[in-house]
Amino acid sequence: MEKILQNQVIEAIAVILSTVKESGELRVDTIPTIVVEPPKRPEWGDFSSSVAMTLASQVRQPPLKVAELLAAGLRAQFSDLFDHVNVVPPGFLNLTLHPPRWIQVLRMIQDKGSLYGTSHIGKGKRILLEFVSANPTGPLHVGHGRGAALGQAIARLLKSSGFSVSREYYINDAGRQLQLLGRSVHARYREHWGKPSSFPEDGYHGDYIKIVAESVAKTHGQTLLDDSSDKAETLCAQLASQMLLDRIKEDLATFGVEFETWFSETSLHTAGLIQQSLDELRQKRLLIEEEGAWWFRSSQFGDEKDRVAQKQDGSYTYLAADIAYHQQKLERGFDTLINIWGADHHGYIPRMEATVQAFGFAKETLRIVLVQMVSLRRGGQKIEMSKRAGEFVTLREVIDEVGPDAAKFFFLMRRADTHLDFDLDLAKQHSSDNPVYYVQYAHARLASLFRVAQERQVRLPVIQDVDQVLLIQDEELGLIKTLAQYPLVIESSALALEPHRVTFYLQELAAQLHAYYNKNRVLPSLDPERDTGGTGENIKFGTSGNTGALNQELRYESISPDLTAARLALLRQVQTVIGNGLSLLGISAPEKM
RNA sequence: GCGCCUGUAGCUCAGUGGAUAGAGCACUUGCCUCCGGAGCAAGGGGCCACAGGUUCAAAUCCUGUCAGGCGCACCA
Repeated sequence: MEKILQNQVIEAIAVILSTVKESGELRVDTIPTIVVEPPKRPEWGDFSSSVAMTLASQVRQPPLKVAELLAAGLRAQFSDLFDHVNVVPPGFLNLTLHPPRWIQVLRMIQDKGSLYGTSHIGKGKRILLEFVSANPTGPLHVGHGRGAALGQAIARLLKSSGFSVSREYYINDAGRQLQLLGRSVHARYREHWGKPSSFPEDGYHGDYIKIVAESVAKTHGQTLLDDSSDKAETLCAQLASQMLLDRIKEDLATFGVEFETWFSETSLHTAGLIQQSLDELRQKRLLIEEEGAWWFRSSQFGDEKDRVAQKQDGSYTYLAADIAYHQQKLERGFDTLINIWGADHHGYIPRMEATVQAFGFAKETLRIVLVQMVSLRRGGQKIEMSKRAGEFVTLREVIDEVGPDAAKFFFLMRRADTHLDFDLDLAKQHSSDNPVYYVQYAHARLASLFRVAQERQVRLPVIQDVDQVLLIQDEELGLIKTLAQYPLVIESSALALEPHRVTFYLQELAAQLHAYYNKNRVLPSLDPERDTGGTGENIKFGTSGNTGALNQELRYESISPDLTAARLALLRQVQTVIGNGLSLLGISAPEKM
């Protein structure tokens, strides 16, 4: 398999490094990781490396001298790869490839198609990705939506990087919150039948509770009025959580987010797994009794204090369930567990890290991605949400308003751990101000181009058949270099669990495409007169009009069949990359808009 | 009080220890006679919160200060 250019450059430097090491020209002990990246300014070359500077202190030579030595080696041994190699203070190695080298990027995209950007760096390692995991006590709100968008994007990123990913939703269907749900629904149920009720003070106030209660009234009539309130409330909790979970599943499905596994907390209880986990910790003396309660000794693993897992009354804390759940995950044979959590849960990180260590796994086995809050804006105004009063904007409402594509894109526009301002008006705007449309439009615009080409009987060539010289002009080369970055962007965002890098990349590529497309014709003109002039000929014409003062100079470029072919072939690869990137984010790449 | 996260252009935010810190929005000035203007070009705008330190090199790492957010339950 052909290697991407940047890695070819790294390898070239590595070869030179080991030659100078063996020849004794440089006294290198350990070869550092060679960092090669596109320089900030294009005039500095195609790639740049700071390796000489990192090496300088080790070999006790001035950086410039080290760089010169490496440059000489690269020029001598890799003249087929590099057009020229420059050394610049304070010790940068600036590398410029022979332009035709870049064409292999286009060939690779053409060959790999939708697989361009995939890799095997994951080596098939198994990852359990747990996300959303909202309690089935209400509909998903926008915050959950952000977690959902993030989770599905991370899952796709990891899969395309060669990891084996299983997506899981942990259902908190046991415990106090559910009890509270039952009591809330039961109270509304009694109200429905005109009976006195005591609505729990910290209960769920949202209107959806009434809807659930009415549905219970419909299916169960007045039968629950006679039961003991305990029994009735438990039944209400069960019915309500089932209904709400169904609703959650529906919302996620319309959002395009799927899970392999829905893991029920109750199943841990009924299978006795919590007891089992705690027993195991007891044996390891990591769970000890004090003041009648059982404490998990998380402080042994860096938590600031120990935590109660089993209360004085014998019941379990939520931590006990989480301990059992995470042990479960570990025992299912995953190499890495990733949890996506709301940022307000950050305080629990140390105790979960303690948990995995208590069961003999490295702390790094667990990776936690924290997601910060989303604040919605309409126009300039912030939309206030009060969780207390049960007034929050649901994910469903946002999807209905702006569509799933825009919602996902907006959720993925920022780093997960920073607050997100989500402008609803902007998200549904059909203009270049809206980044979703901007990127999707780039894809659709190209699709349209190819359609028109086909209508006009212009064939869409493959890279191998077009004139290379026409592909490596400055503007084309700029696009190609951006396309070449794509696999590296995917790799780094997968490893960092940061899909927003892909979002940024796509905006950049789309911008470059629009600029290119705006400036350069691709298809021949329908009016053959226009194509008879010489290349780049300037035609003057007056803007007829009342003022009549202004003369515009417009450049009409004559399009030869070869040029058309080259540009079509290039743009086809641009379209592929935009499509690949969007699909990684779970966003559609439309042919028409 | 302790812990975690965040302070970068007027606003919203990018920026795996590297060169002259970037993008979008907003603002100003322009661009449609042919492939989708749902687009493009140009311009102004910055003690990277502050102060020390590490380094050949700091927006980035360390320490402290200030400001904002969030956590600190035998609640989930």
